Amino acid sequence: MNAALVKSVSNSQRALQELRRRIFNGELPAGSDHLESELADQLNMSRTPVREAVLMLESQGLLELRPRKGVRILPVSPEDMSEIYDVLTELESLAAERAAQAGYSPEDLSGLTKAIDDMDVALAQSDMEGWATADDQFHAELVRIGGNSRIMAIAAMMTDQVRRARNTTLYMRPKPTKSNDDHRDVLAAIATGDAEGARRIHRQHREHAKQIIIDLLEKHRLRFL
Amino acid sequence: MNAALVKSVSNSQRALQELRRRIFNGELPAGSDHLESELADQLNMSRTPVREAVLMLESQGLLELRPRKGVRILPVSPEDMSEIYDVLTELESLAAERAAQAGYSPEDLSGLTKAIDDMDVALAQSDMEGWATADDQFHAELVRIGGNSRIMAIAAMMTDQVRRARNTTLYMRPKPTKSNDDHRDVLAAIATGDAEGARRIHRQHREHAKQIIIDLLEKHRLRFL
DNA sequence: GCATTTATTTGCGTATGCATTAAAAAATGT
DNA sequence: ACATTTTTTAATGCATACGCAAATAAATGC
Repeated sequence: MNAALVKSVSNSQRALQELRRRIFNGELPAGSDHLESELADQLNMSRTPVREAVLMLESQGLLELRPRKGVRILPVSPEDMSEIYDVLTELESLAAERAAQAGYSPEDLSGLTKAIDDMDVALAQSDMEGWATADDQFHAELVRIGGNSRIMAIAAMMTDQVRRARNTTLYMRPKPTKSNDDHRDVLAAIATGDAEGARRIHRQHREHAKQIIIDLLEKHRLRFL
Repeated sequence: MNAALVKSVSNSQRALQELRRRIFNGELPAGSDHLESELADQLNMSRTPVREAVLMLESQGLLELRPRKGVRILPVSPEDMSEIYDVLTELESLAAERAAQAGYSPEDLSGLTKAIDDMDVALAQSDMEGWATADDQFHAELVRIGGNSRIMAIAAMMTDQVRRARNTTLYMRPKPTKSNDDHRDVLAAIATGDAEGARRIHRQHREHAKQIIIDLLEKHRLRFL
């Protein structure tokens, strides 16, 4: 079987992944409109799988279907950012508390440790994309060991929604050195089984991060991203 | 124009609504499998709109697509209930806090008042369905005045997922007289702007409700609903 | 009999075509 | 010129068709 011709995943899956990619990297900019047939042409497939992908993306809050106007890539306003960070604050704080209650061993927490180390390395090189990736990894891992699959899914969705906005503000802000101190404190609380502390510290961390990014948007008059 | 022939909503919308209805009322029981073509026949339409509806329902956690086995109506286990109530506890508590901070007038809070009254009336008549509807209404309204549209959407989704399980346990438990006392306390805290109190009281209310239903499932050996 | 291969069935993923109807463009009246 | 009606255009929602692959049944070998 010719590997180049292997069709391992369905077209609707490919459409989903590819459209997500194009939304995140700005090839499909916030606020832009696109006809289903146009997207289908670009992705070299028929409208059917594209339509399915687009419906999924709508339910994930990344775009909006406007019949006869095309699909609109949803911009993210400061108000949206505020909503999303509030949701993440609540749910991740619970995850931190539950992780602390779970009595994990240091090996169980190696995912968090690794993410923290990666952030240090990236920060030392001023590699902000790398830092952002490791930061995402920390939060995703925290939520994972929190043990609630629904919180995992919701947090992933919220993170997707702010991804573009987060990336564009990455180089606007001062180096987030404080951030990893917070992460280390959260990890310590989890490792020692301090559930109340893990919750409280992580909440403060998220509330602080929210304030920073909201201020940044305000300062730069960014009404949507 | 003949009213009987008016086709006001799309078939995929009808499919979505009708499938939801059948899932909630047990016509499509938890754990059952159904082919797309079978559902299409039942709903008198082609596979296309049914498939779209089914994809939406999958993303809402009500069913699961298992290629060549049909769509499976997802059962809800006690672990699922626990996850869902945890999410609702966190997000509704924030909504209560925000509602208290918003400085609403008594008229603004009439939706909550109405729901509480409706619950009293229903409870006096032992009308458990009516009580459940009003209880849903209270929680939906609380989240609405909390002012976070994403929390609204998530809470609605979570409520949908536990709807069947909640309904089947409705008549198993003692009359929830305590519940409305909690609601009144939450309302009072919101009305007086006691944000910390609103959050704390509502959290306790939800944690208590979770414990009751989990115990009930345990006691009746209900592994999934 | 039981395991393994081959044949058959059938559900799904996708392409395609078409009716509907909203939007845009053109025509008409004032 | 501007508003209003009529015509045209075209994007969508949906039905339909079909090939592929997975599941099942039948056939073959041991």
